Amino acid sequence: MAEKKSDRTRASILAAARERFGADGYERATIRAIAADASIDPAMVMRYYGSKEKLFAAAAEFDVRLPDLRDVPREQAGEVLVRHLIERWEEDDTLRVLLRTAVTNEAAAERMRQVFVGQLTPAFERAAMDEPAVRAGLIATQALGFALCRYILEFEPIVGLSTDDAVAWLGPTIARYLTSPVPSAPPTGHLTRCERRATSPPATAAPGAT
Amino acid sequence: MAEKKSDRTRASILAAARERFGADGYERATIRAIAADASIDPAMVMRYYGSKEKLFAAAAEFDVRLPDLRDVPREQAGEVLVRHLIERWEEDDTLRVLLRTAVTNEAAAERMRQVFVGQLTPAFERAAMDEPAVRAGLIATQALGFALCRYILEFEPIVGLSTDDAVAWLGPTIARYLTSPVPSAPPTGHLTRCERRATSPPATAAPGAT
DNA sequence: GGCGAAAGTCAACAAGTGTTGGCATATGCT
DNA sequence: AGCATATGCCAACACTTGTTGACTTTCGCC
Repeated sequence: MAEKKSDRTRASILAAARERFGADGYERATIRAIAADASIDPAMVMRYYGSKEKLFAAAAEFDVRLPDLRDVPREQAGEVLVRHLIERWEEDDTLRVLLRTAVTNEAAAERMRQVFVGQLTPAFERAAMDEPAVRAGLIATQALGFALCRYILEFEPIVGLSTDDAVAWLGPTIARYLTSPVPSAPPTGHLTRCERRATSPPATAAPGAT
Repeated sequence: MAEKKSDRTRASILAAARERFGADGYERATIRAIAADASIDPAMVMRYYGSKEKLFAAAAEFDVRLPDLRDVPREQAGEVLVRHLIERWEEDDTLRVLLRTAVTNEAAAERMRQVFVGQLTPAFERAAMDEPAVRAGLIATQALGFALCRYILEFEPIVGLSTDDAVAWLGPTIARYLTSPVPSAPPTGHLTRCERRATSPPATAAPGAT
C-alpha cells in the first residue's frame, strides 16, 4: 500500500474541520469538537496540521474553476455563469466554509477576494470587456448574496427555489452586469454625479426570450 | 432632571458594543473589550444589561423603515427602494452589526429574516404583487450581497462605487425582481420547475449524471 | 451634617480555549 | 525475532471567556 494509515485520519480530520467550520464559523468551531467528530484526540489535529489557523487554511482551499466565457455566445454568458456558480456552490461545501468564516476572519476574507475579484476580473479582461473589475464585483454581490440568503441565513423563499428557478431569476441580472454599458456616472467624477440615472441600460427581457 | 447619570454610561456601553460587534462579530467581541472602549469596568456591563446576549439584543435593535411603495410609480419603485436601502445602510451601523453577527449567531439571523423577509413581504403584498415572498427574498439577496461585499469583505471595485453609481447599477436589478413576471422555463428545455436538478445545462458538458 | 441608595471597582470563580510534552501502542523493515 | 518509527492517547499548561459577589466611593435628599 502506498496509502499510509495517517493519510486517512488526516483526511477525516479535514472533512470534520470543513463541516465544523462551515456550520459554526471560525471561532465557534473548536479543535476539540473537530477532533471528536473525527473520533480522534485533539492532539492529533495539532500533530497533523500544526495549528488551528493552518488547519483552517487547508480546509478553505478552493478554486471556482470558471468556464472560459469566450467559448459561449454573449447572450448566454450570464446564464452559463450563474448556473456554473450555483452548481459549484451546491457541490462543494468549501464555499460555505469560506462564506461563514470570511465575515469574521481576515484570512478567509482575503481568499474570498482572491476568488471572486481576483479570478473573475482577468476572465472578463480576456473577454475584452470594459470595467472588468466592477463587473466582477457586481456579479460577486449577487452571487454571494444569493448564497448568503440560501445557505447561511436560510431565507425560506430563497431556500425553496430550485436550481432552475434560481438560474432563471438571477441569469438576467448577471447577464446585465456582464454586458450592459456602464451607467451614467463617470469614474473620473468631474461631472455631477447628481446626474440621475439614464435609468435603463438595455431593457432586461424575460429569460430565454432571445 | 429626569436624566439619570446612569443613562449616559448605559448609552456609552451600547455605543461601544455596537462598534465592537460590528467590527469583530459576536464571539470575538468580548465584554472586556467593550467595557474598555467605554472606559468602565466589565462588571458594569453585566449590571446594566444582564448578559452578553441581552447586550447584543439591545445593540441589534433595528428597523428598515421602508417607504410606502404604493406612493411611487412602478417604474421608479426599484430605484427608490435601492436608494433607500443603501442610504439606510450607510447611516446606521446597526445593519453592519447584524450582518457580521447573523452569519454565526442564530438570534441575529432570525432578526435578519424578520427585517428582510418579514418586513419586505407584507409591503409587496400591500402593493398587490404576485409571489411577494420570493420577490422580497430576491431583493434581499442583492441588497445583502452588496452590503457584504462593500462593508464586510471590502471588495475594492464595490467599495469604490459612489452611492449614485451603486444605485444606477443595482436599480434595474431590484426593479426587475419587483416587477418582472415570474420566469418559468429552464433555458432551452420547456420543463416545469418541479423538475429538480435532473435537468442538465444544454451545451456545456455536465459532469456525472446517468 | 448624616444616611441610604446608586454607581463604580476589585478580585476571583468555573468553564472552555489552543497548545504542548510525555508515554503507550501499533506498524513496517531487516 | 527485534528495533525504530509512525501513530495515537492522556494529562496538563497558560490563557481567555462570561459572570458573580463583596467592597468602596459618590451622589441626592431629609
